Amino acid sequence: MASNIDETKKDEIKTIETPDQSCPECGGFDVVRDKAKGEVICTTCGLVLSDHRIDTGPEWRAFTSDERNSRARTGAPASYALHDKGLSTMIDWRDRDSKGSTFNARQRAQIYRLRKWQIRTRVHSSLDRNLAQAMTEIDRLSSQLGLSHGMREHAARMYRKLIVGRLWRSRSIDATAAAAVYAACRRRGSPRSIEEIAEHSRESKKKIAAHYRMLVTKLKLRMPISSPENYVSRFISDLSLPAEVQRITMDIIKKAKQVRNLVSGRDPRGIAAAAIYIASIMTDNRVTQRDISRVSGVTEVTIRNRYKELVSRLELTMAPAAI
DNA sequence: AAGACGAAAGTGGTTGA
DNA sequence: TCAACAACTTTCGTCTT
Repeated sequence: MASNIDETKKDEIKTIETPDQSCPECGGFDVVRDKAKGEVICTTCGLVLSDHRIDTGPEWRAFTSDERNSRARTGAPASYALHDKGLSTMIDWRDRDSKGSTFNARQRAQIYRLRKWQIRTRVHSSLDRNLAQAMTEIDRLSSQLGLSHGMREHAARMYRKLIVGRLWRSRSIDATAAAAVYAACRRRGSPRSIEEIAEHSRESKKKIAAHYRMLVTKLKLRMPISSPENYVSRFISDLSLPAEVQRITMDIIKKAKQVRNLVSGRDPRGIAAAAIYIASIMTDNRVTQRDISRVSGVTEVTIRNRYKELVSRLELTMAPAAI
């Protein structure tokens, strides 16, 4: 089967894995997992099957808790997304030793003291309290945005670096967590806009943006400028457009980037939206500006402006027959 | 009637003095 | 800190399909 996916896309999916499934849309078997973005994509029709389908659960099944206990070979994996990386030791509350016999009075008193101090030290340093709260927030945001596990870990790692490195004092935990999530998305080339993140956060878009800027400075990150291409596959799939449209959209964006002052300084979502609009007309898969506006989060007016610029500066012919 | 178009006024962020 | 500025939004009337 001839693959419709273009060359640049092929390069991106070097980390291909072939999940054991066919595409429910077109029935094709060219379903690949783009590990970097955590997306599973059908390369025939462009359908994004799922944004977050990494299953970290056990490969076995258990029907009773006894069965579960006997089959589990490890505890939970160490994770940056837990405040103590999931590695803390717990002192059991039962006053029994490993053989199950009860302690004498002296041992009981000792265990009581140990337990007390363990609890006091565990989540009690301000640093740990901060991390505990932040990790919960990062986790909450990520699951609401449908981000992959890798994305959460990435956000968590950046947050941890800020806090542990003492680069970050007395700032909003929620806003910083949101900023870390935003940064993780951008660094992994699967951008969500700040608006999307702010929608699920308690903090305002403005505050998240400010925290994001500080985060970038403090961690001395080199941020890839979010480029229109990164939004295309998501928008195309939200609009249920065929892969053909995606290919042409990418071509248009590629050409547009070579023209001065056409892409830079503009909202990449607007460029992506306009390019999709043009491609949809060229291939006779027309969608309305309103629909594109809805999935892309920019207004129809902006789509119109970008689209007029693109058509005139790139000298595109819009008739469907032209392709 | 829905969609596309465009003018005009308003908004929020960036930049440079 | 403030004004100038570009990009973008909101709103609304008009044209096209």
